[in-house]
Amino acid sequence: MDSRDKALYEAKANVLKALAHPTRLWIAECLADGERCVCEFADVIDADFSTVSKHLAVLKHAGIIEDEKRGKQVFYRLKVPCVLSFMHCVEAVIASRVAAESELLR
Amino acid sequence: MDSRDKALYEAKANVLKALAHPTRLWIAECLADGERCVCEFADVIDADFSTVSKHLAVLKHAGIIEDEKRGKQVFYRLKVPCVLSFMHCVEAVIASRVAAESELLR
DNA sequence: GTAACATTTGGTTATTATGCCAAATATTCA
DNA sequence: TGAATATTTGGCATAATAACCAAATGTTAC
Repeated sequence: MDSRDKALYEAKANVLKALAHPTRLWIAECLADGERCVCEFADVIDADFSTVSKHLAVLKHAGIIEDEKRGKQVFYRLKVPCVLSFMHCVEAVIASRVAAESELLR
Repeated sequence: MDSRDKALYEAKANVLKALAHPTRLWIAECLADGERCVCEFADVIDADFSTVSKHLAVLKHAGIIEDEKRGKQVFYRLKVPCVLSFMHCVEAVIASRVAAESELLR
């Protein structure tokens, strides 16, 4: 593996890392339905505003979402919607794990 | 968001987290071509055997890969191959980021 | 049984991520 | 201008990860 490959795997892993947090994943899925104002998140997410803001920054820095300021509010939307296309597969992983566990308990 | 939803987002994030490391992502993509012996990884990955082993354990624990011992060797294979189906999208995220950056430099 | 081999596990340390608080910034409206 | 609102930033404490080394485990061959 040369250094170019290495850099590519690091870049890909970083995109995944941005999504690999419950709150950020929720945000991303939420944005799949359309853009949202930051204020709309804070109500649902049980965390400080600053925490939510930092999660948004991580997703933005990864290139997954983009923001637009309109008046006092900031709206976010998915920049690359396909990032969620594989979630049904992630759910399949979980389902397979659950199935294996219940098999053990049988 | 109730506690059941919360648990689901945590579970999904954990699957992503398992993939969100350059070495583990490389391993997963490598296994997409078919099963591999641990010994085959160690040659390519520039890291201690124990490090590789721990990465494999993370992927296994997440339910993404499974192992089988045959003789002295242990073989791993993808348990849920679709986990890599979205990698072209992750690459799209990177491409979009690169495009934006080169736009800035224009 | 002992040696050799393949892999995993335990322990330690360094790095990174997370979440809260307080303070800063930007925007609107009076 | 000054108050009110919306969001971000900086700082700090704590928790989670990652990598290495050494030691343990399991397997085959002598």
